[in-house]
Amino acid sequence: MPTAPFFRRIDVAPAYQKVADAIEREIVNGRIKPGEPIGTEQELVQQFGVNRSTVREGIRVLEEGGLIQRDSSRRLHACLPRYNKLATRLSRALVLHEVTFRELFEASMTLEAASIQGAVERATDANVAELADNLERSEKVVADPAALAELDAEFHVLIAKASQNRVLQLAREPAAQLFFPTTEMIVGRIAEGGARLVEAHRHLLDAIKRRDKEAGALWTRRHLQDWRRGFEKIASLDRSVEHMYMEHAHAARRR
Amino acid sequence: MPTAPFFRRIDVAPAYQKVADAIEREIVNGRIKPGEPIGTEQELVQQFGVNRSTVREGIRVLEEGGLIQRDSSRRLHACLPRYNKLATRLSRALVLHEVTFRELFEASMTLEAASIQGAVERATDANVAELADNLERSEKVVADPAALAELDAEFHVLIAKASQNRVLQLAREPAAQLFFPTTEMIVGRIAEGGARLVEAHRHLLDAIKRRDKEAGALWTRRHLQDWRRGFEKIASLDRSVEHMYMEHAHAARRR
DNA sequence: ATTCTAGCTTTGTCGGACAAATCCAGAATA
DNA sequence: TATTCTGGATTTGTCCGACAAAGCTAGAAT
Repeated sequence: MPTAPFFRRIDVAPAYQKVADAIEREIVNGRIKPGEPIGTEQELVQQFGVNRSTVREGIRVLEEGGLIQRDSSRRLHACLPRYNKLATRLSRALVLHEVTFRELFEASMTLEAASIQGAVERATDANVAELADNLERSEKVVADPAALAELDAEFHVLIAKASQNRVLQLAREPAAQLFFPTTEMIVGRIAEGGARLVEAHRHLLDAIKRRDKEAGALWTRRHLQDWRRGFEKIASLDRSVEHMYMEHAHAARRR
Repeated sequence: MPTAPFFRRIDVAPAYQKVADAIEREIVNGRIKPGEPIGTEQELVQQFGVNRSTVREGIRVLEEGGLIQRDSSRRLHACLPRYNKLATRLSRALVLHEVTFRELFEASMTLEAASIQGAVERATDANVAELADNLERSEKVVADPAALAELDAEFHVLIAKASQNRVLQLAREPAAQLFFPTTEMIVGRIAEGGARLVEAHRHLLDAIKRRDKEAGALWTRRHLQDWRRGFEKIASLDRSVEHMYMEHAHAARRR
């Protein structure tokens, strides 16, 4: 017969985890504001009463989580996690789960449509200017798939930004990171691919300027359908996202 | 006059980062499959030729990134990053960026609608069964806001799962993690809140069974509008997501 | 006032150490 | 023979101390 349960489970989290949690709590609760210094490793050693190796393991956890960063002089600061850094983690997860382009396409269709919708409603003059600038640069490289693909990705990031909805901005990022690298391949394979892409962007910007939801939705659909048609010339939508995209994400993270 | 650039930039990433990158590459490239052991710290020390402290810092990075895990016996294994663990990171980021409930609501509206859409098109019998089970349990706790809120969150996760779209599943999670904790408060404050919630779920499940897109879209809107009305009785939609939600996410992560 | 320099600090890495938990294989037992 | 026990070997989590390289700082030199 088991004894009555006098004791509750005791916390046996390793020390480095407790260090990480403690610092995380201070940051998330706002007691340490983004940008503020965390202190040197030596100080943390003294405050927590653990060894420096232990502190350092805790620091790595927070660093990877994007909550703290080292500045130019390697000192620790709290910081706002950057979306695209986090999104890279997610993209990696999607790759490992071997999601298909069909899933990617469907999700992106929804997310991009919502972004445009938001942009049409709430884009500021500054947003429009950024988009216009991007469009102008795109027009100059219509014939250069690599450059155009990069600008295309940027264009859609700017649209998400113009939606003024950071949740949407974050939600679309992982899919976009996997989605847009294909653009380069596709633009080259479809007749007038570059021109069609730029034209779609032009209409999207125009829709935003005129706050015309209909046009925004229409050209989003067309733009993505173009992608889809192009993609299907290369491969089946049911192909899973390939490992090569990780190379891409990898390279991007280093920058 | 500067000399001709004979040399390219040399890589000065710290050793622990190189260790992490090296292991990550093997996993992402598929040379180490999820579930397979990574080896002991000692083995890694020998393979990389660095100190154990260095290896351990690298391990922390990968652990936090969700790429490796320790099993019950604390041995290291590669693993598929779990969505809700990653999503917790994102939720935390959203909190720190002080996103508003309006952003959360708008994004969720889009994402939940897309999930239902997908579920209506592609839900399997197993999905339907899970949803039916959830509904049944929900009906038993209509009067218990806390229990109902939890089941509501689960219901929507199940719907996303039924959409068979993992990108969508992942994209909706961060917003959902912040969105659904409010349900508990709201259900209590709106007349017949619990009953309305369960009714909406019933109609959603029904729409999925009948593969009726219209009904699915309609009841998603109603369901979320109910949330919105309830929320606005408590606070403005322009309130930023509060720090208290982190407590929630925090507690959940421990489980 | 500006530049230089020599120390002080901090980080990244290393080697070694030890207790606690876990694993494993051979011994003892039913 | 199958199961349980047990003691040693591994492995992890933590600690201590050390050192080179890079960054910072304050006083010296110009």
